[in-house]
Amino acid sequence: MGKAKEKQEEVPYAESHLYKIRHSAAHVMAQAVIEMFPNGKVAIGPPIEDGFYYDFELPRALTPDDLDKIEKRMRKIIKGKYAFERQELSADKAREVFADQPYKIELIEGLESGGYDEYGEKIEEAPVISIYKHDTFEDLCRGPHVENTGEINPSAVKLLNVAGAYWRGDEKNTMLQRIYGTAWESVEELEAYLERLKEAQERDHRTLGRELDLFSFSQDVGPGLALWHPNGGRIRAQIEEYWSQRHREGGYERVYTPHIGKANLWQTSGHLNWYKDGMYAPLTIEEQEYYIKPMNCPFHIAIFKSQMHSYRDLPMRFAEFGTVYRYERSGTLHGLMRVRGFTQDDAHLFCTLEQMPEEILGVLEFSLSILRDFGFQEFDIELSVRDPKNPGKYAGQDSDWKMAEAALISAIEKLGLSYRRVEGEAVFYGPKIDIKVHDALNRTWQITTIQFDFWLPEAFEMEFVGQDGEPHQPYMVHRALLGSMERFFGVLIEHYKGAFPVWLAPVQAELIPIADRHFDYAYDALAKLKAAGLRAEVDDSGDRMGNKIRKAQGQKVPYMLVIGDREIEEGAVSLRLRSGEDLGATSVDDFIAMAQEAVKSKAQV
RNA sequence: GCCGAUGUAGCUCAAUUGGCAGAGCAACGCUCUUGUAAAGCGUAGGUUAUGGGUUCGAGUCCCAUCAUCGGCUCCA
Repeated sequence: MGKAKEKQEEVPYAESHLYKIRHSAAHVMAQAVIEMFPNGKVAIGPPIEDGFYYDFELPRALTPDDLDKIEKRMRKIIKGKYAFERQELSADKAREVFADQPYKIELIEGLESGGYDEYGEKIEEAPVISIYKHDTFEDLCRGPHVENTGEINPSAVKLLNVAGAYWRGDEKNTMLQRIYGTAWESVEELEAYLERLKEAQERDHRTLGRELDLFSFSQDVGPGLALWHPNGGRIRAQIEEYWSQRHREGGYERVYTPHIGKANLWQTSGHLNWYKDGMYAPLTIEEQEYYIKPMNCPFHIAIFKSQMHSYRDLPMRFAEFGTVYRYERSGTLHGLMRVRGFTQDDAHLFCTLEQMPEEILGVLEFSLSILRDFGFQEFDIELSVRDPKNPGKYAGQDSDWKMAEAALISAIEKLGLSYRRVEGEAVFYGPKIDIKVHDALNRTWQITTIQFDFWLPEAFEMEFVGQDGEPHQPYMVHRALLGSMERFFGVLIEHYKGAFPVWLAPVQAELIPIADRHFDYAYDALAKLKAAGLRAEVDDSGDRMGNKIRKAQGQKVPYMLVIGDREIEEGAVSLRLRSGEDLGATSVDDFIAMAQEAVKSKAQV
């Protein structure tokens, strides 16, 4: 993976040969589709990470059978070695060529007048309009392409699935049919990619969640509302315990707040103005309206405001596992990754302007340190700032924004990290840093968010008394470190493929007596393990040893302790790891020491 | 929410053109007392997601609803 990255840095993907192959494969696919549906309309078809797609408007829905046919036809076209011919032409001429292709006409208008590209993004100056033609298919396209279709490896192309996609990604527009495909230089690369997809599927937290009995959803309870089972609960309790300890050490105070609050609170906070779509309908209690909380901040602010504060009290750091409920559209729910009720490991920092840089540095360092303990080593850091073209849509003073951005950058740089600056991605109330982690398959997941807030301190008229005896407004930072417990758990499951490190494993050791006469010894050993703080159980089912091992392997238990006549005679247990390694006889005490060390060091196994 | 697909036992899946809902695993019971990834035999388990409709007859065809899956949009 590291190598691939280096290679990418040498030649940017958009200029690589593979990019051209995929772009060309998209054209070939479009030709095959249009041959099948001569009146079909084509939209756009770019290369993407690992493949390509093309969007169509067709008279009927495509079936998997259609994909097979299209794929077969593509191979024939490829073998025809048709040259890709580029031609530049005027907008008027282009309109003639694509007279019966409304989406292309719209693209041409964009290119000509406003200077918008096919993704609807503004481009500086109106570009030259070009078309690429191969065999019978011609497409409005800036290229580049391979010389001829023969450069595409027909055995390294595969169509994957059909999906709906809005024209230009806007839900007000027509829904088109998108065909996703993948293309590589060699069959081996294609197979490796398909293997990667399979690997991702095997790690799917929804499947593992059922197999390991971690969590479920119930039709009776409702969609997007997760039920944590005892095994998932054990892991979560472990995470929360560790988190609590780190936060105590890190100078956070633990707070607890209710799940609902009066309408007025949400009016003041601004949520009813700009977050109403994400909130559930109000409850009426004694003629007062209450809302279920979509965020915890107003409550933490209420705690802050419950008394006068001196500058000497600052910084103050309030942390809470705050359970929030947000309306998510039904089609967006996805296992634990996207739910309607979730618990944020939320915290709010209140401080003076002078304290701000140190607070930011502290919270960033703190976050990375905790994420590393969960086995994440690589991070993408994104700095989201204002859209310079649209300064009107943000709260706060210009100077605040500059100060905040400088504080964020300085913290990132002090830690020697690289980051990506994203304009226009800031929340309206302030800039933010997001941390994405890379998992075991090198996929990235948004986890941590650290957000400045210039709005709430003002909206709630927060104050502290400064050294000068005058009231001042504190600065405020929101931060969710693990993000949501649900999503974080989902990511952990996929990262570890369900094989949690010893400190998190729901069952750390499975005691496996070979025959009934070994049960009592096993129960004695179990008592010792439990007394030592380990999570263990005895498999006293009627199964044979082989099946007991198989079951424990399936549950991904890190240690299996086999007990038979020999072990009892030696006062030992026979230690098997879930890797399959047989470490042989070990005394119970030695095993306890070893397991405790693995827990303490959070050993990644 | 939108486009498309799917929904049969706890799980994985069968069931010919519309013609008696079935298997493996899991569960439970009995026998065996076992040496590093599946012992044998037996028992039980279902209003085929839900509600309507067509039909002599519906798991199968039609309509609606719900949920899930692949995407789009949105996001912790």
